Amino acid sequence: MAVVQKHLGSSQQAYEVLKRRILSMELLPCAPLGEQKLAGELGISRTPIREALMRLASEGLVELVPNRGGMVAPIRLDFVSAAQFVRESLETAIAHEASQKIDAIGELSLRQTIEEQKLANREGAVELFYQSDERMHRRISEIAGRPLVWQHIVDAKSQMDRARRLNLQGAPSFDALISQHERIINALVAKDADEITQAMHEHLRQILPDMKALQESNPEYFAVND
Amino acid sequence: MAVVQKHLGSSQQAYEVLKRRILSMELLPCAPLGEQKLAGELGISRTPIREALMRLASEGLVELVPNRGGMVAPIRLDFVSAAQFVRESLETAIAHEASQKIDAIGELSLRQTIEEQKLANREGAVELFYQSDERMHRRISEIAGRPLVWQHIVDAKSQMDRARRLNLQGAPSFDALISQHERIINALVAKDADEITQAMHEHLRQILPDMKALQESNPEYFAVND
DNA sequence: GATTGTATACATGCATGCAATAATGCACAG
DNA sequence: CTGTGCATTATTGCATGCATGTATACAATC
Repeated sequence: MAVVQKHLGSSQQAYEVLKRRILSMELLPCAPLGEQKLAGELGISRTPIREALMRLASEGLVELVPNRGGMVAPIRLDFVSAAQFVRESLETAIAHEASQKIDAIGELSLRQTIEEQKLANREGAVELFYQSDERMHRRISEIAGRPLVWQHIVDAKSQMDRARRLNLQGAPSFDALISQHERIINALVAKDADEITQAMHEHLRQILPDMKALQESNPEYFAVND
Repeated sequence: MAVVQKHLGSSQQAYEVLKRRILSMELLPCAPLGEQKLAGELGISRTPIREALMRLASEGLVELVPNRGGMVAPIRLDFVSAAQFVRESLETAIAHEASQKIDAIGELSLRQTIEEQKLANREGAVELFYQSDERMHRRISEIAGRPLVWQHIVDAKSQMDRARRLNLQGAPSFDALISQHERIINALVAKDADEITQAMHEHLRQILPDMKALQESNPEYFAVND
């Protein structure tokens, strides 16, 4: 949930730093997270670290074993699959609402993100592409008048994001993604309900087939299947 | 005083107790939540209370003001609306999958929940009805093979649940809800995609119209609209 | 009488101490 | 050489102390 606060406490700061490092794969899955060590690195005491770790554990990004401490949660295929289902369901429903409300200004802002992505693609700027991609999807939620629903998507998405980042690093050509984005925007503008569903489906479901290959190339990041 | 189980941490206990009390409206919206007061009531120290409050705050059930402490989050109409959207989108998508996979055993278990609800209705057992309702929806997720997605629904739903509980207390006749449930189950068994969508729509969207009346009869539980 | 400045009281936010628990290393027996 | 039992060690989980920041009450002033 969107929390606005003026002065950032150490606890909040630790939470944000750790979450960013986990999602960016700077802290790799299964990396140990000792309270003492983290407290030393961040220059604060164990208490705010503990609070941050517990929040991250409730989001599924950290696994805590009682009396044994924590580690960055390994990627679980079944969690990723559930997150994908949530994302596709919500974003498809949002897209249908957005198509009913989109105006010229909304369309322009979406077309602009496409230009950003083409630029990032030409220059091989993975991080910029990633951010613009995110911005486009969020913008659609805003156009639909569902900004709060976007937060739910972000929460669900966090499991997928790490796998996605691995994937993007490997294949630095975003042509396919860009044309999928264009298809989505065109469908929105055309208010073509079936085409919206198909376009979102094609775009968001692409992650799943890559997952198996990803697990084989980086098995150390994945949990054993239960 | 809470009975502390040996193998469960105090922090987890505090979280569960507070969450249950908030969702059941035993702790009313806008009730103050002082750390030491709660620590005294639960017979533990402030640290695990703090951890519980922060987790609940990240779920939107508690509002924390820096240096001022916390209170039970007031019900926000825009949050409820977002939660309703999430729930309807996900449960409808789940229902479509469930209709492809349901077998005689699954149907039987759903019909059984209907019987539970009719019984609870006859006896005016609000709590039992509530639990059986929950069980039926969760069962559909299991039939669809999406038990993990149900967790996302539960998370989103928590905002709605308090309002819903207020509502159920006021109108202790569940005839309409039961017939809606029957319509959903029949649509699942018939594998009628349009009817599934319509039935879920009718059932899950019923909450929204009641919200306005609820806010007028209990304004003290709601946040002022931003 | 209303308003503002100040002092007090109180709650939070973080650091640290202490007990309990699980992992680790080592000795010793088989 | 290997497996088991014990002592050691390191880490978590919780309690508590101290500092910071806010609200409140009261008094002084306009």
